[in-house]
Amino acid sequence: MAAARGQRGGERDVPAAPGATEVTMPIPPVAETPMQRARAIPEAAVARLAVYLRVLSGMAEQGIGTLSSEELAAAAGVNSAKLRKDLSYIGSYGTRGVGYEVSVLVDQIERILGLTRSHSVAVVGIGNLGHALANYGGFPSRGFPVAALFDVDPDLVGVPVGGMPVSHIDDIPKVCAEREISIGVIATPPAAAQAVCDRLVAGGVHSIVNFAPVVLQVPDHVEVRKVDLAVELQILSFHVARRADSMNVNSSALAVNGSSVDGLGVR
Amino acid sequence: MAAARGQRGGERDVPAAPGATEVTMPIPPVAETPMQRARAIPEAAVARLAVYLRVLSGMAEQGIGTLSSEELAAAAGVNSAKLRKDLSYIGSYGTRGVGYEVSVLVDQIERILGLTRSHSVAVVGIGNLGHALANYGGFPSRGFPVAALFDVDPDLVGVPVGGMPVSHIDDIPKVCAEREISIGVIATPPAAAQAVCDRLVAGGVHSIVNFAPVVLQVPDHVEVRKVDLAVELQILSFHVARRADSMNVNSSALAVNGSSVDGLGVR
DNA sequence: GCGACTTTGTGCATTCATTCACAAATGGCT
DNA sequence: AGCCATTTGTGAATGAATGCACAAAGTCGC
Repeated sequence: MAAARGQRGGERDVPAAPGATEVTMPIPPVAETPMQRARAIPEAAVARLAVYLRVLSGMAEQGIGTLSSEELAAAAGVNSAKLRKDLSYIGSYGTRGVGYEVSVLVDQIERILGLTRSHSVAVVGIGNLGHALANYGGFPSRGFPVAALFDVDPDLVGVPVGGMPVSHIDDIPKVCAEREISIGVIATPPAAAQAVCDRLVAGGVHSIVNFAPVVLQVPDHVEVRKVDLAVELQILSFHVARRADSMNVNSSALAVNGSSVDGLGVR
Repeated sequence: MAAARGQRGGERDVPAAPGATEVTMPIPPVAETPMQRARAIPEAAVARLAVYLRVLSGMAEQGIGTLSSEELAAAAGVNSAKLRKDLSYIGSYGTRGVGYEVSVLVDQIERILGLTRSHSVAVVGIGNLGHALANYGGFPSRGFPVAALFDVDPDLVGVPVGGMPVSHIDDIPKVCAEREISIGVIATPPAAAQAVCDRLVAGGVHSIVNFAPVVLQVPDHVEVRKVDLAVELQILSFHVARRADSMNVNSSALAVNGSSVDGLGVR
């Protein structure tokens, strides 16, 4: 999924550290885990909630006040049952026979995703991609202010990019701690990524988005999401190849059941 | 993330060829599909194979000739059982007691992913991100030559970027068809994405990577993979929030029960 | 050629995710 | 008030992905 997606798009593992809040109830009588942190929302659902949120924001701008699960699902490219289940994880905010109120859903999803408070972002590696990210107008929606930029190149240090001066990567730990960076974005060449990652972690960053094509090694309490163009292309390549193969096979009299080889909701 | 898969072939994962292993087929129901190669390989595994491939390439460059599933798994950030299962989908190329030969795995994974032939890529939207993509040295590994660039801006049309002149988006269908583009990369502002997507499809493109924060509507035979920074950030935000919440909640055993307005929990 | 040791490949149990399908609500109409 | 047409919310069924644990298959030393 990636993964997302998911990636799934991206694909993530490592649910989180074990210990901590896990109250392992050996013999749950009849009552379900009562005070336990209410149902964890499935990882896959969280990713989709972010998508619903964007679609809903667009709806709001168009002045749409209410919609049904069917409509929202179509706009988000998922089926309506899945959408309703996803929404049910965050509570029960619909009206039977009517649908959902856009503004209510927006508020609730924002609350669940923790978007009610802002998360400072640091971008490391101010090359082509880094530039693109630094200038990403107000950064994806608001709520994620770019509060630091880093690069190795001494000529870049001090130069403002998108209104923020670039610092040297050696200062990552110090600057991140000072500015309370909560998310680090790695946009460096692969060779530098792990070192940069280590410095971010040293600076107290617990969440990282990695654009560099390398597998980062991080301590358990740090969460990494990778965005990897090469992988995306190769996945597409795989499907192209498979499609071609199955056609050849088909032509050789092996009429496999089902007509089109393609699946459903490609979104 | 999740892209469509459709393949509904002969379920059972028959080892196929060698040693005619006991056919655990108690009931002789529907005819099996003796497909040559296309063994259904799980979507999630495909994504990881691409990662293994990259790690293996690195290994090869370092002169490593052989390694165990344990070693490769560690380098790829997955557990070894999963890695072995993933590899088993593409065949049986390891040697028990020894491990895998790097070059063999590289070849086999490339074959499965369809990397033995090249796939021409078109990048649409030559802004910051588009520039970054167009210059992405030889594009992710080889095998994905950038064969076309597009933008709306008349001032950009004709200008070479990364050695390739930019064409106008109105020419997408024509140019894509001519140059046999097989993968389209959308790096435009969200408002333009759907129109661009439609043109790509009109040009015969069946695979698309979408960097624009919109849900694309495409016909069934087109596969879209989305790369969405905003979603990634929001997923991280969710986990940060949840982490913080679970700490607070523990201290105050507040009823999660209630109607639906429980403060922190989720649900 | 034999036994000790290593590592693969996979059946099975488990967990996570998707989809179905229907009772429970709700608004509108008569 | 009562009925009808809608649409939600969710148990239960189905399907996909993960991880365990172990037999099978191989190497190495003697």
